[in-house]
Amino acid sequence: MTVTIYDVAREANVSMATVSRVVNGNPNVKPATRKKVKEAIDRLGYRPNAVARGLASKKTTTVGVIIPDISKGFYAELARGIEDIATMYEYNIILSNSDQNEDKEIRLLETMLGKQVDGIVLMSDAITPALREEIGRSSVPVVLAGTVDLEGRIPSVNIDYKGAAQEAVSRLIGNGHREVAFVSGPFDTVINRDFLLEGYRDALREAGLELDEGLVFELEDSYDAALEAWHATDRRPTGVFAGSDELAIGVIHGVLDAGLAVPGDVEVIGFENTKLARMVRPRLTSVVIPLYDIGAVSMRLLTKFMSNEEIEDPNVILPHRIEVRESAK
Amino acid sequence: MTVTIYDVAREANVSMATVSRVVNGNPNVKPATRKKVKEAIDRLGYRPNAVARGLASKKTTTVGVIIPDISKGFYAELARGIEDIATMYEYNIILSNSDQNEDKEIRLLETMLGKQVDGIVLMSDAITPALREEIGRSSVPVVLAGTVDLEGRIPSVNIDYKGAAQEAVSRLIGNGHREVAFVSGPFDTVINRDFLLEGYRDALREAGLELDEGLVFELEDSYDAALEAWHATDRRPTGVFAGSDELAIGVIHGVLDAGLAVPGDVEVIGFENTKLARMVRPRLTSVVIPLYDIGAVSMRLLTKFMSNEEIEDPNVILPHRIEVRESAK
DNA sequence: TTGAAAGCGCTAACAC
DNA sequence: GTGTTAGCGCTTTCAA
Repeated sequence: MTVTIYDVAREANVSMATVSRVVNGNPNVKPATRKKVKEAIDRLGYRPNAVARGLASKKTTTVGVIIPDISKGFYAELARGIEDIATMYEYNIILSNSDQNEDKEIRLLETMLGKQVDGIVLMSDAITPALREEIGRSSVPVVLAGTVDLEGRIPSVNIDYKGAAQEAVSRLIGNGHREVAFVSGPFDTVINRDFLLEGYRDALREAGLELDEGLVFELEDSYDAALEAWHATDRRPTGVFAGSDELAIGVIHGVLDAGLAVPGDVEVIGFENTKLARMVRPRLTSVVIPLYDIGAVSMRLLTKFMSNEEIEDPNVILPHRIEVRESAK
Repeated sequence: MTVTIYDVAREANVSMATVSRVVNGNPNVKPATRKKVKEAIDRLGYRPNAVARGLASKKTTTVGVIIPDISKGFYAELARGIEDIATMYEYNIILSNSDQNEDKEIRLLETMLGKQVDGIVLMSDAITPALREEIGRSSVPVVLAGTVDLEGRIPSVNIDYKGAAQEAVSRLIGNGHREVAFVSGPFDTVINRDFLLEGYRDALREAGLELDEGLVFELEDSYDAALEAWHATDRRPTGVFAGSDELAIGVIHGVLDAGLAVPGDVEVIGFENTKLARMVRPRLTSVVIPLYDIGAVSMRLLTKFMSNEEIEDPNVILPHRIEVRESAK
């Protein structure tokens, strides 16, 4: 039924070791025999069995990718970066959604290790102690992509979220706004609570402004949540820094619904710079997070670990910037 | 170093066959020995090696997923449906991007088959003869998700794209429009050329309207392309059916830029009903494609093939509908 | 209910 | 340059 290396060996009158050599591009084969073997391979339609190879060599050339939700644009973009570099280094990817569920994350790690992946890229909102411990037990390297481990012991690729938030808020303050709101996704996400919120705080402090709790909105990270929150509150900040583009757009539409103008009455800055940002009117000013690059660099970092290359710095910080469009100058 | 089934056998004073039985839930094991083995497994921290298992059993419990571009919302949503059902049936997924490149698609099929996947879900814009042949040679089942094979020989899950387009266009005509444009993505995509365009044609014919080539716009499938096309043309249709939400929103903004109103002067219907549709003003009326369900059902179909269950119909058509919002009544 | 033994298809010494 | 020979860690008859 299936053609094995042994069939090829017989067909070409060589040993299976020789066939293995030509399949793996080992130079220690006489050109003539190489040709003979290649012909036999073509004639028989032989295709190496990667599972057998994996068992014998203890390498599967596949890496695990654990992602909160591939249907979210944020993660899909990261995943694309990861996959491209994986392909470049001839790895395949086993992709699973964790839904931010710690149990599921741990279970996925387990099954991926069981499948003998050569490494793992993990995306998560928060590295809990249990998860950290599980990662520590892993027999293969693990790299975090767009994910912060507060203890900083796991290799990772990120941007300076806090600095980015601070810049955005400072920009708003610099434009003359004294009442600047922070519209955030859930604070059980490390990036929201420990970085964006802190960046917001720092910017206020730097400007000598008091933190006004009433201007901090912790919402579900969705357009509707922001829209409704704006309708529900009677606070009227003139500057808004949102923790995501979706939130920002919700705010903009809330403002417009209230008969106010953006950026005339309220300036809004988003976070992520999805393609959405260009597809709303007024166009959204937003902090650019290089998601594709974060994915790509994290995969590259993982390949270095997997082939024992030297690592300069296991915690990479990529640059960010603010793309200024119409919703805020 | 790594704990094997053999280590567990010794630890529990049984044979490896017995360990294998308890690991695989085989009922032919005395409860007492089962307990003994389980304890040994815990004590040693044994984790079955899926690669060895795959080699011995010829089943890997992983399926391949070939997708044009995971960073596109359309496909990311499909992928989520696929993955959820795969997880439900305890399969893992090897995910790769093909960029709609025939060579890459064929190469990916090859490497996935080499990795001994138990089945494959394929998404593509067009099943070319070479691709069809490669699929035919596959030793494992292949299911198309959101992808049409014009020869209809490959199992697939879709909606009635043509019927959906026809309904959308008829709706516009029914609203009194005599000049209805079709703003489409590239016609090298089967769905665009053979279904949406045909549905558009049928709707016109049904209404006794002449097809006006000048009202058919074949564009890159992007917001910018639609926006620019609208700026560039001097045609002023009062109804527009777009082949995607992005194109539809581009059209809407083009219309607004021209000082006209939506839906007052121009009515627009999109296709796909992404979350974008609710996040623009006016909100977009759009044909609902149940992407998640298409993914889920295609994976379910694949599991049936993989376990030799009976298949009622290998070509599934899921229902669609039009979600009416503000851009068209 | 349990064990012994033969592979699954390949890689990787090691010898020649 | 090429062949021989052990495994890799597991499943799966077949016997007992």
